[in-house]
Amino acid sequence: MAGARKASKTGAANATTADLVAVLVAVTDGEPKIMTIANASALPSGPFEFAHRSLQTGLRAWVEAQTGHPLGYVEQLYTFADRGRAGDAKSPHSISISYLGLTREDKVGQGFEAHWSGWYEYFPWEDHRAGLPAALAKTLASRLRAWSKSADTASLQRERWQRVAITFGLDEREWNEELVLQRYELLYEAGLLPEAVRDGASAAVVIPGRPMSGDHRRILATGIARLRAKIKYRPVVFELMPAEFTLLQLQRTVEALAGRLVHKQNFRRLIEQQQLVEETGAIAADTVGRPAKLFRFRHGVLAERAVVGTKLPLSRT
Amino acid sequence: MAGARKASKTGAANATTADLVAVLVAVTDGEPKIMTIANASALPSGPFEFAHRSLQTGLRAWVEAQTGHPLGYVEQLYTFADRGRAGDAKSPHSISISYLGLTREDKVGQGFEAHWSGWYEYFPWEDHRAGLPAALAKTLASRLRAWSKSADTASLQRERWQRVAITFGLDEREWNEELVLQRYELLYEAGLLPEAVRDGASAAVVIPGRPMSGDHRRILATGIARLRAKIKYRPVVFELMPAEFTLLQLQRTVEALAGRLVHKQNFRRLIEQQQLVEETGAIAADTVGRPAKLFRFRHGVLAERAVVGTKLPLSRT
DNA sequence: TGGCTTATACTTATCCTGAGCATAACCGAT
DNA sequence: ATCGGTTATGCTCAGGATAAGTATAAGCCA
Repeated sequence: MAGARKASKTGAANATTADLVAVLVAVTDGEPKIMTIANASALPSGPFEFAHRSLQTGLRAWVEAQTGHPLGYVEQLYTFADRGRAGDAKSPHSISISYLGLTREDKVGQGFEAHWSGWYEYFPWEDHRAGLPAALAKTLASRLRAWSKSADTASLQRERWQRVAITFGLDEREWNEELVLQRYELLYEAGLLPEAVRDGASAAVVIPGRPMSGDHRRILATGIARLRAKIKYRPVVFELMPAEFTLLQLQRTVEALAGRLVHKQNFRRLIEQQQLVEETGAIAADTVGRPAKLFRFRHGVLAERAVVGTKLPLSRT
Repeated sequence: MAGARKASKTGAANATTADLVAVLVAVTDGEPKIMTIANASALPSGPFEFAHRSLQTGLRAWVEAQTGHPLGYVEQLYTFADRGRAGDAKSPHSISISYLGLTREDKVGQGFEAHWSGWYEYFPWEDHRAGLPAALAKTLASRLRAWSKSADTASLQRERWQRVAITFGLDEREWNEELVLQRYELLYEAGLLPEAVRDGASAAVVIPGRPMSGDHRRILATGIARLRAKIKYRPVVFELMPAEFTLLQLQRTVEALAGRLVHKQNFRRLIEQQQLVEETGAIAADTVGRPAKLFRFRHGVLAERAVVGTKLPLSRT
C-alpha cells in the first residue's frame, strides 16, 4: 500500500469533513413519513466525529440527539461530495454519507424540533395512487416539454423529450415508480426546482413540492428509490408494520411506499405463497365490512431463506 | 441546518481522511480479473484530495496514475470507516469509499506496478462452475463445523451451523452465488482468514485464498456480490465484452462472474427475447464446431427501457 | 331485510422457466 | 466420402407464476 501512495501530495491539507445523514421512514395511516428537523426543511444529520466507533453508531447518536428517536433497521444509501454544487472551490471537501432507516411512527419527545413530514409533500409527483392530480400532471408535462424544446438542435430536443418520456412515463410509456432519483435530477437539470435556482440555474418557473436545504431532497429521493426497489425482493415492509396487522393494512403500506395501487387478491396470494406471514388467530376489531384476520411476520423466513429469485437460467448438472 | 448542529462539538478535531478504492473488473477467456497493485496485494486507491472536483474524478485520477488504465463504467459500492478493525483509537478516522468499475482487459503499460489478477485467487470457494474442488469443499466444511461446535451453548452451536449452512449451501441447501460478502464475513468471524489473524483473532488454521492488505479483500467481496446481483437485472455484462461476440462468449462471461454454469439454450432464449443483442451479419472465425453468428449489444435498450421487472401485482385501473 | 363494505376463495388465460430432444454446420481423421 | 467430435440453433413440453376477473362470505347500519 505504501507504494501505492507515492504520487500523493499527502498532508493535512487533504482532510475532509464527513456528514452522516438519515432518511428515517415510517408509514402511518397509509402515508409515508420521514423524520425532519429545522422546520421540516432538513433531514437529521451531523458530522462523523472522533467519539463515534463506526459510521452507524455516529448516525444513531445524531438521530437520537436531534429527534429523540432510536434507530432500528438501518442500511447505507449513498455517499457524495458536496462541492461543485456549493460552489465554494476553496472550502475543504465535505462528504455526505446517507442512510435509510425504517421504524414505526411515534410521538416526538418534548424539546425536540423534529417532526414527521409526509414524503409526498416533497415529491408530489411521486404519488400515483389516485392517479396524478390533473393540474400537477399538466404543469409538469408542459414545463418539461418547454425545457425539451429549449435545447439547441432538433436532435438534442428529441433526446431530451425521450428522457422525459421514459422517466415520467409519458407518451404511452409505463410509469416506473423506481425512477425517483432520475426524475428529481431531471427536474433539477431543467431548472424547475427551487434548489436548482438556488444553485444558480436561470430562475425559471418552479414546480410544486417543498424543497430542502443542501442536498437533502436529493438524498430523500435516493432513499425513496431504494425503498421502492427493495420492498419487491426483501421483506423489509414489516419493519414499518406493527406486530399484528391485517393483509389490507400491509397492502396499504406497500401502496403508500410504491405510490401505486396493487391488485388485492393477487397481493394476498403473493404474500401467502411466500409464507411471509402467519395468522395470529385474532380478528381485527373496529372495522367496516367483514372483519379481517390478523397476521404477524414470520421472522423465521429471515433465517430460512437468504434471497428469493434468480434471473439466470442456471444449469443443474 | 445550523440549529441541527448545536449539540456538536465542532472543530478541526473532527476532520477525517477519505480514501477512494476501485474494484476494476475485466473478463478474459472466461476468467474474471481485477486490477491490483502492490504485488497483487491491494486494489488501486488513494486519498480524496482538494484538487478533485468530485469523488469519481478523484477515483479516476488515482486509477490512471497507478495503473495507466482509464476508467469506463463506474458505480459506487459502499463506504466504510476503518477504525475498530485497525484498532488505533487515537488516529483520525479514515473512511474508504469504494467503487466498482467494468472494462476490457488490456496490457498494463510500462512503469506501472499494476496487473490483472484472477479474482478466484482471492476467493477460491466462490467458483462453482466445475463444482467446488473436493479438497477445498472438505476443508471448508470441516473447519466451519469445528467453528460451529466451538460455541458455548448447544443453541448457539445450532445457530452458527444454520448460518454456515445457509451462506455456504450445505445440508441440501441451494448455493446462492450472491452471498459473497456474507461468506467472507463469516470466514473472518470464524478466524479462518489471514486478515482475521492479522487483526487479532486467535491464530487458528487458515483457509486457501490469497489475502489483501487492509479491508481490500472485503471490498472486493462487496464488488463481486454487487456484480453478481446486477447482471441479473441490468445489461452490464456488455461493458465487459468486445464490440462483437458470440452468444457462447457472452454466456462464458456471465458464468465466469456468477461462478456457476447456465443452461445454454435457455440462456440464448433469455437474451434474444429481451432483445439485448442484434446480429452483426458476420460469423465467428477460428472456431471448433459449427461457426457462430456474431452479435453486438443493442445500445438502444438503454434508452428504450429503464428497468425490467416488478414483483408487485400492480393494479391497472 | 337490503345495501354498503371489506375479506377471501376460485377460475381462466397467458406468460415464463427448467429441462431436454433433435437437427444443422463445421473440422479432421480415416 | 464418411464418421465422429464439437458447437450452434430450433423446438417441444410440462409446471409454475401472473394478471385479471367472478363469486361468495361476513360484518355493519339504516
